[in-house]
Amino acid sequence: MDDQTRMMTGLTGLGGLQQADVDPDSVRKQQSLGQPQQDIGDILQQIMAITDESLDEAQARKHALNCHRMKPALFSVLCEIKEKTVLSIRGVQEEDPPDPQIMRLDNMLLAEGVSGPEKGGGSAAAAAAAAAAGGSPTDSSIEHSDYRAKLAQIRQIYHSELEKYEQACSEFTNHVMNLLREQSRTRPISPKEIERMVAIIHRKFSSIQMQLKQSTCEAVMILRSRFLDARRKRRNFNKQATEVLNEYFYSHLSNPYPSEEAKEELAKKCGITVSQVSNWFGNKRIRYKKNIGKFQEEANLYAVKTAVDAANVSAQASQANSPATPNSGGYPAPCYTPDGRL
DNA sequence: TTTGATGATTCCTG
DNA sequence: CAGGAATCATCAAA
Repeated sequence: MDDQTRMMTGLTGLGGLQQADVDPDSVRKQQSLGQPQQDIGDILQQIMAITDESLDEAQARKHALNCHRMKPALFSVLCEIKEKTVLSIRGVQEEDPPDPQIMRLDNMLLAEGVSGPEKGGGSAAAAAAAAAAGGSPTDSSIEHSDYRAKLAQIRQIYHSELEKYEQACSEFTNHVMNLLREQSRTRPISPKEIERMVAIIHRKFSSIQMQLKQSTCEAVMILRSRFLDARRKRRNFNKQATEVLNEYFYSHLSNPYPSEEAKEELAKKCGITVSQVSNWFGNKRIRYKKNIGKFQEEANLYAVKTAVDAANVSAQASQANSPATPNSGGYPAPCYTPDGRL
């Protein structure tokens, strides 16, 4: 991992025992605390000399230093100095508020049902999408399951990736903490410093997580737009619905403009939306007007059908009035002979 | 694969 | 904003 190496170098830089950490002030401070200057000077000399030695020698000296009676006191002073200089500068912008971007992504993933409880928002979103797409209940249920399957796929990828990231994050954090603990035996590292380092690592990983969330959101958006684009998945209305619409159209040929109430009624009867009814009538009017001859047969069929229906109704009600096709003006009515020809 | 049918969308007009 | 007209995209039969 590239970040890992970068972080590791940052680590040694941050906590490393450098010249700046061992400035003369700290030495003077030690003096003022009443400890022998010679002792401190010796220790510092030894520490600085370690870098010039071979590994074995360094290990031996490290051990010797670890056992030195002055070590705890010196470490605590050095920690204090570090705390007051290097870390206080770095720590200014460390109290980060929750990132609004990541919150937005989280909310979206939750709303789309990618994150959060297993079968919650996802099906709701799919249902909404299916409703918007229209079509018969059977069709929408097919699309519904299709949508859900795809969403579940995205969800699975998202969670497995997230898990991988979290695992990597905790592994790396552990690794760094162990390293720091190990190093804290030879150089002054306060618990606060370790805490900060962990926070830095977590921030790094959360920025990676944000990328994951972002691309997941994009995938969901693409899926939704595909799903909602009705033109891609046009389904013909079922036979019964077309019949109901045609019946209305031809029996109102003089004025084939259903009112809002009539549209709602038709929509309910056909199991489609009001806007689909509007579309259908828009298409039907224009296509009928463009080529009346082509629709002649259909017109005759429905004219006869409605006439028969009306006759039945009136016969049952014993009322011999109200003609079935009130054609007057508006769209040209078909003229037909009893055998169905013009 | 081709082609007509058809539902949806877009743009324009009154 | 509803409706007309043109067009698109898909379905389904040949």
